[in-house]
Amino acid sequence: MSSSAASSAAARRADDWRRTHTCGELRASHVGQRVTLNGWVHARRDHGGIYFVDLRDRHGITQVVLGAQFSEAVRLSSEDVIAVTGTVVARAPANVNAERETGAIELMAERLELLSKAKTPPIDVTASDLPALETRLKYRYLDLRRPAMQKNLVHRARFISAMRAAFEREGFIEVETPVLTKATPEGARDYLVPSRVHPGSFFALPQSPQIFKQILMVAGLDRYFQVARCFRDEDLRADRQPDFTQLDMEMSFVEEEDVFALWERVLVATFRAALGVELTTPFPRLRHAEAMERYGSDKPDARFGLELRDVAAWARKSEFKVFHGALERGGRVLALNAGNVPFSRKEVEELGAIAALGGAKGLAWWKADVGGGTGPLARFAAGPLAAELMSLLSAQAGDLCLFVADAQAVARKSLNEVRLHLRNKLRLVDPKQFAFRWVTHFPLFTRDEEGGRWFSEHHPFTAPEDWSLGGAGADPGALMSRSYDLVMNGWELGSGSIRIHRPEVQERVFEILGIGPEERQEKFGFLLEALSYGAPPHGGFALGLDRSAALTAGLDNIRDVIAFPKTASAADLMCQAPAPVRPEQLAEVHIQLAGQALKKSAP
RNA sequence: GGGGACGUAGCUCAAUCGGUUAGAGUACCGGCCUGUCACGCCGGGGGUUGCGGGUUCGAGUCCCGUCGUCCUCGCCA
Repeated sequence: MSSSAASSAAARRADDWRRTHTCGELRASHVGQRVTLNGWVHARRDHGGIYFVDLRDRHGITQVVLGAQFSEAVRLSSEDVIAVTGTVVARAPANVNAERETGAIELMAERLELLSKAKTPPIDVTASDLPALETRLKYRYLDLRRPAMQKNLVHRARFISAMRAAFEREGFIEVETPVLTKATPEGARDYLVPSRVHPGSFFALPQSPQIFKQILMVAGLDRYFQVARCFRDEDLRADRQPDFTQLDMEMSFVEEEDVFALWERVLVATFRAALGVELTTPFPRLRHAEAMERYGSDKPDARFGLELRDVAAWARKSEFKVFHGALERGGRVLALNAGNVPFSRKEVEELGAIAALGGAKGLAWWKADVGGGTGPLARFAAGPLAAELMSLLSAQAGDLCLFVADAQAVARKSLNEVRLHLRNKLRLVDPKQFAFRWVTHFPLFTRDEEGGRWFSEHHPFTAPEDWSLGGAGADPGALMSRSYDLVMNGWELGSGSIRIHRPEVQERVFEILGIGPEERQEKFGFLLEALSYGAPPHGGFALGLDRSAALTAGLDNIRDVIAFPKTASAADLMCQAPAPVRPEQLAEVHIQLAGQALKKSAP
């Protein structure tokens, strides 16, 4: 914008307040030019007789110098919006600000116009320390003025833009799918929207465009993608918002390796364009069972070792009753070697509290040594047992080894917590390293805790490894799925699967899930019918863009890459959503409040 | 729904064991200052200690309830 505006500068009226340049672009090469800048008053320095203003816009900060003739300048306050016309001048060498890109020059003001007055802001845009998140969310427009937040949003935009370009190069067609759609029976809670035209009926907001994208494959679109907003009415976390964004895609006539290779090309291109980072492909693949066994997690941080080891065989030989008890109850004895860490007794005991997060009742520790070592486990590691345990855990003398004996799920989860805690405490990882892993071979179904009905581990449209589903009477729990996750540095970045394209297989899966013929017809009749008109084998994937943008920006909370995020109770503090509505509005959509809702609604 | 942490000036925080008129920095307002860039100096205003109740001679501080924020477990196909 600046070049064309500047070139027409000769034609400008003298009182034209509109900018000729941004606040980030003036350099020594502009010295002598008459320019106009628009922006916010970032900081002021009044020296009586001479007055400095740091003028800020998204592009940068330029120092404006106002002479004694600008008596009105002293009434400027932070965050006022002004227009300044003047001449770009070189600073004396002693006055150059090397910290700032525009620091070699300054704008000698000749004309000053106040475009908009600002009240004293509740957020100091210039400060390095942050106000409470509550304040930041309420005055989000001020929070977003902070250069750090603008950097985050620009980063997100570049990341998505690069990814979109990559998909277009790969021949993918961007298709929008409805936001007002139909409730799904499984998975997360749906956000519902009442229908005015159809009394008593409701739309649901999509948890993902899953069914639509499969139908686009049936329709022959071949390669679809979309930057898709998804909605799930579940409780929030630092990495979870109720409305979030995915790069959603689907492709026809493919198997797993085609999807992996495509995404590896897309991610290589995206990281190169948006971050200047060269990723190494192919990303290592990890079976779900192996991930759980080595890391105790299905989304491992593979940037460091400290892997879990099974020490059951050793435990049986030892005299430690706690270990024996766990094994007798069908549990596991798992361990990890933290290495030679200089932990105090107190620090070691703190690890027990970390392990408890995963449900472990205790965390046994042992400072390894062939002579028997030290710690609570030392007296059970006498003689040859010490050397044997050291060998099992690849331990050197002095290494701290940690043990959990419990049910498999508890032992894994607890040691995973310990492992991640050690990562942070010992700074074991490089935040700039991106360790991608494809996690494959998930079970197709899992059972609820009571051992009652089966649930899809991924979703009910996921293809089984064996199209026959093991035949009649087979154990659903033994079936393998063709779903996959992409994990990076301990975060699940996305997931996908090869889908079921045969209606009879889809029917059988619904049957196992306990979705009867009537419900099947009502909820998915259209999908089953679509599959019956010639469906190509297809599969796809969806990448969480909020998480991806946050991780690549080095942030651990996705709110910092979302312009208008919600609080932990799913509220928008700026616009005060959700909010009660007028009774007439409710009547229009055939809704009557009851119970608690009635008490809390507007008067 | 459960657990933990927090809520004091516009903002960030302090306030000993329950005890004088709740302080500081910053921001804001007024004054001074011609080379600052976290400018500096002088002065000033600013408080329902989230809200409600209780204990006490006395509550920012202790107790109960409630609202809000964050993290987390459950939950999130």
